[in-house]
Amino acid sequence: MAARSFREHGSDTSGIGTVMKKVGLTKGGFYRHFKSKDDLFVEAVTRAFDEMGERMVEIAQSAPEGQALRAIIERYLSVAHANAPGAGCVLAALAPELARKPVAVRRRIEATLEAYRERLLPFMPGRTREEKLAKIRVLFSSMAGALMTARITSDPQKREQRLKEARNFFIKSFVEE
Amino acid sequence: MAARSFREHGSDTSGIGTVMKKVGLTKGGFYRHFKSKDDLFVEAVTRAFDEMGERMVEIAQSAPEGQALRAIIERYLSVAHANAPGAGCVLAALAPELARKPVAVRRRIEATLEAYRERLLPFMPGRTREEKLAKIRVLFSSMAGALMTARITSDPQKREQRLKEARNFFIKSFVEE
DNA sequence: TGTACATCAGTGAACGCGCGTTCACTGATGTAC
DNA sequence: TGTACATCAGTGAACGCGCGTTCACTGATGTAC
Repeated sequence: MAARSFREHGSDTSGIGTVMKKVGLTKGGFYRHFKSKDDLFVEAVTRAFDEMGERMVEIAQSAPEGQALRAIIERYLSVAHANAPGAGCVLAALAPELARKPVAVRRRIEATLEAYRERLLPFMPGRTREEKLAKIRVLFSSMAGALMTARITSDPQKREQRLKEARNFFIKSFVEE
Repeated sequence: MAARSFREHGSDTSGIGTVMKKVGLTKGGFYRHFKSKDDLFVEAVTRAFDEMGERMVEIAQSAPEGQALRAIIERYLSVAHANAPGAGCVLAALAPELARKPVAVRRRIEATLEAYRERLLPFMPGRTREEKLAKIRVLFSSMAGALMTARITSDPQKREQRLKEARNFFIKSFVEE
């Protein structure tokens, strides 16, 4: 609930009052559940990464033999994902805001990010664990950039075009290596 | 001035009052110069892209023969750039916020982005103009994602490591093709 | 050269508003005897 | 089974604060004659 609101409007524009109202409560009750707004932020981000990880694993597992990574890339850079930031990747919706958070907050988010990458490990090519992890880091941070930029493009046809360019590039670079 | 503040703190957290104070004026005078905060935002973003474009062209031109693109990538994904968001790439500092702006605002920003890409055209490989443009789009949006993600990483050594991974990947993909 | 007037950048107070956080409280629930 | 008490999620009003925007105003500057 909060996770969706943060991704859609940014964390500074999603007030505690609004979030609590959506849940059906008044804002005074908020501090029974969270220590601060940043605390809620971290929990929301963590939950969103968990859900995203789950969805990605499902997509990979239901793809034809040897097509897992391709399926992940195609889904990540799909028009559907670009048009639904509130239900999509946290990195693509909030990365610069994450970078501006205090170190204590960032560290908790880093841990979440690492858990997320861990889940995707089995679907990456590479000989060693470290090699796979490095590829995940580059692939997912880069795809997030491509997705964000496509979201700026207002014309739907151009947006789809930009996503397609990106899909082609990442599939060529990571799948058909 | 405003451009720096937006990139450092986000546009929602940089108030007109603060920005005007830095310029040495009171906030009341703001509306002699801009129609609204979004108007300032667009102008600041435009200026920041112009400066960034200029710097990139300089780097490319002062690089050894045939090393222009490599020099651009290395500078973009440098530790210095990662540690100075206020003076760096707008895309890497504000992309999700740009995507959330109303269409009218976004369109003006898109025009600025296109002018920026135009300046970098001469340094891209590719046979046709359209081929070069497509490469710029993918390269710069992806690098922005990699840079943003590196900025989340709190440990300086890890951050440098992430940037290095990204530099290697983009140089391999776009320079040594 | 001197005066009258128009322009307009900048001031500072005010507007209504929503923010994150605190706190004394209510009232339903569960536990102890 | 019935009573007394503790717990604690949730309420609603209040706190100080900064926001974007408006507006009547000041006062320096430039232009016209």
